[in-house]
Amino acid sequence: MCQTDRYNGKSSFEEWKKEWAIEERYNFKTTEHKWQKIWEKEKAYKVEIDANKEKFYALVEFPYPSGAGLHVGHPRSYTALDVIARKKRMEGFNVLYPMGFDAFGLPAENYAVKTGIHPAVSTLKNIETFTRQLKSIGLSFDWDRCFNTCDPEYYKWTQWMFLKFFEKGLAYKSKMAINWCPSCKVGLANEEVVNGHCERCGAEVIRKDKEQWMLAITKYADRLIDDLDKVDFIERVKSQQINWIGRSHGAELDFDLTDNSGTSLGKKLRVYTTRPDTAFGVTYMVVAPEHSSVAALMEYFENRTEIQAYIDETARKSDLQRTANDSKTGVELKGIKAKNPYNGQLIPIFISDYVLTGYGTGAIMAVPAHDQRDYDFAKIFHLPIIQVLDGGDISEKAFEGDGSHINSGFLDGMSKDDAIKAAINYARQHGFGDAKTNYKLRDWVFSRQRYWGEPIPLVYCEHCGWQPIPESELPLTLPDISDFQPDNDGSSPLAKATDWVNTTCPKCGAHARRETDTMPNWAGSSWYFLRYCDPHNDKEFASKEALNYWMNVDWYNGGMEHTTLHLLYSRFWHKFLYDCGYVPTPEPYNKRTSHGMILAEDGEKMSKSRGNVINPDEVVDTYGADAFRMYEMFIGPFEQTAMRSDESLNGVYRFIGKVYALFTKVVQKNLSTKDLQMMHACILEVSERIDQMKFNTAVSSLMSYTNYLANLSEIPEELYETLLKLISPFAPHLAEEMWARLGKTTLIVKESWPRGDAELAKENTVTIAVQINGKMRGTIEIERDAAQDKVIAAAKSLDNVAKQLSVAEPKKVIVVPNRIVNIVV
RNA sequence: GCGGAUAUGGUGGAAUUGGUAGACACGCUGGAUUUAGGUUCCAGUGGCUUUAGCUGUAAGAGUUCGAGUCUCUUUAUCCGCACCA
Repeated sequence: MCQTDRYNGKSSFEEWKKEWAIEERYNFKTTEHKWQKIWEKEKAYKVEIDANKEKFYALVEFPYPSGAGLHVGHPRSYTALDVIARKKRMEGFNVLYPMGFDAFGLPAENYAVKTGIHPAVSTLKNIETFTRQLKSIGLSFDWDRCFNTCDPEYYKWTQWMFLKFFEKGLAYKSKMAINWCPSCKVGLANEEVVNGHCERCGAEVIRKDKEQWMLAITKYADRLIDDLDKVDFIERVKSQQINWIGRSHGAELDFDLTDNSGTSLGKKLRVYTTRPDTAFGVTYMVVAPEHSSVAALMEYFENRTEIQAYIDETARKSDLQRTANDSKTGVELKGIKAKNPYNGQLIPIFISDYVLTGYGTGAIMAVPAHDQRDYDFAKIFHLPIIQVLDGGDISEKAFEGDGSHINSGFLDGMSKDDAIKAAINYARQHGFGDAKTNYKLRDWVFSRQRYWGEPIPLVYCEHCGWQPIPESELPLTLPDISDFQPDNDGSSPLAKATDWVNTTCPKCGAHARRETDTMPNWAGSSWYFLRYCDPHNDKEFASKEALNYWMNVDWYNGGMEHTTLHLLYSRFWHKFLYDCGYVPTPEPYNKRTSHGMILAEDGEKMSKSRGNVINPDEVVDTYGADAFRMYEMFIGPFEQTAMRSDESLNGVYRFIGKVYALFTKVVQKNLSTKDLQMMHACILEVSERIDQMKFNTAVSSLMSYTNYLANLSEIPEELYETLLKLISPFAPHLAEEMWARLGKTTLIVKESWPRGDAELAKENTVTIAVQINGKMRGTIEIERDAAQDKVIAAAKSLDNVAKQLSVAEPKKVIVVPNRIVNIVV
């Protein structure tokens, strides 16, 4: 290491000493800047595969480099895993802690539409800002592994993987009603629609029929649920994913269609139900207005005009209007009936928009006695309500609880589970149905009508259909265009680049057109953690060796908002690669945690429109990176929402100044028993609390320990060294500086983590609380692990206790060693 | 409605997992240093009350020698999903 860097430009330690002898306060600005430069020069955080060392892969979600710069939310997550990464590094692990940029996306494109500045230009500029900001916080990323997803060297592999999906038939084009944002002029995945509004711009989402590329994530639905057992994800992430996938077990049953007299039309209506056991309570059926059999059966209906009017009305409604509807509407399909296959009863059929076309079969059997929605509908249309489960009172509302079956023929007397089995068996034996599992999860809409995304590497040939471009032609780079405005008709801006669009078919050589839709911004982030393992590889997305060594991600932290988006998508993507044999493990992340949001001081969400956004640069500038880092960790429990406050920022700022000031009292001196005890207790506490992500209490341990040191007239060097090591994950600049001032020539970030000794951490004397009937009456000081009768004797000799015992006989004495004596009288 | 969480001083939050509630910090009060403000340092700080005591962890009940912690009931707040049959 170049010594003049360490010594603030001075040639020797002695020279430098003169400089800091006159400083009273900690100059965080020059100090932090100095060490950031030294770390960078020394490549202090660079990692390579090392078969002799155990690896640890810590990952945080890489940011989208928006024009606004780093948000205060980012550092909370990044610092947390930085603390963990730094500690693991000091514990001897080979730590991979990488950072990159998720650089494709709508904001850059919208900005381009507004200003004419090419997304590639603004994105690179933003990446520069982000990089500078991230470095200013002193995060220990291995910057040599940094990449961004809009780099052709990267998206070459995103395209390559898409071709694999295509090859295996998991990428398919389908014309379907998709979520369309009229403001962004782009199709959205279900996961991107929030309460009927576009997740990004807030405009109301409408339905639009479009040809879209889809990825068959539903094929992985079961494994995406079941494999959650193999990983250590926090509960709310697991349950949210399970909820989103929405697996339900039930049955599909066919109901014969008849005319009014009961003569079969030779057609069937299939329903999905989770409760086939309630079939004897079915009093009518409902099909979604868009259901294909409604149009197909039109000739049989007596009230066609009325039916058509309802269908048209439904089509005009957005999803939001449809679900906002409190009271149920619908129209009976007059002229036909359905025959209940369980009891032969003829029942009416309705269309109603409370039945969704996209779930199950788009048709239901209604059991108004035991389903509130059916009950509401039945009341409005004066339909019979037949109770088939014993219990409850159905005069006011549906009974949705459990009860044994009544009015149910062969199911009478059975419990729920038995009756479901029996009902399905009956359907199977009589050939009108079978068990069926359904999911709320839909396939992933993978096309976007945008410019700033990965081009989909397929061409359409009149003769050969959709053809993949040869792998040798990857990456298929984005053409340079100047008009980024999407069309109202829903075609991508890329359609205007006619030179690029027109090409030849790789199979037959005839004229062909390229796909002009691009991939969604979730594409690049679906596998980026694999690329970090081997980011400069131009032969493969990552070598087998690198993947075998580094994967899995040991600890992944990120926002809850990505639970049903990025996290689900990337697990799916990874499983697909696993099935193809490209990655060694079926799940990418061993452990997933999630940080709480940071709210503004008024408890509101921080947002540009509210004008309460805080720029991390300002905080770093006023308080320094270390104070900012420690503040982010001290603000509250990591997984909970926290409120920003300048006061507590002041608190940690003072703390850092205190640690700095202690330096003048450091001397060469042996440790007292008390010193040893305090030191080891602190080591144990901080170590344990970092591992458990209890960063706020880890910091308070450091503060308590520092207070102990502050009360000593002379501080033995070992105590101070230990403090520096323990504080280094939180405040690496300060730790590095003081380490150097102790005359050390190594980097503290490469030092080893102190080992705590639980025996030494124990105090020699303990304070034991003395209670009478569970009420505190005083405390006694006694040596640790003292004999029971000695403790009891000491307790009884307390004035307060003796007074009470003079009037009452002790019935029982409970002694908890080193903790409490409770005398029951 | 379903799923997940949370509830402790003026504030953010601790509590070795059933054993001295309020660690650590912020704020506040008083004092010292300072020309003053800020900084820094010392003391105090849950409530009520006369030293001694009583009371206190959203509300109510229960288990226990002992409950912030366990069980049941209720309430409030936050987050996610939501006509998913």
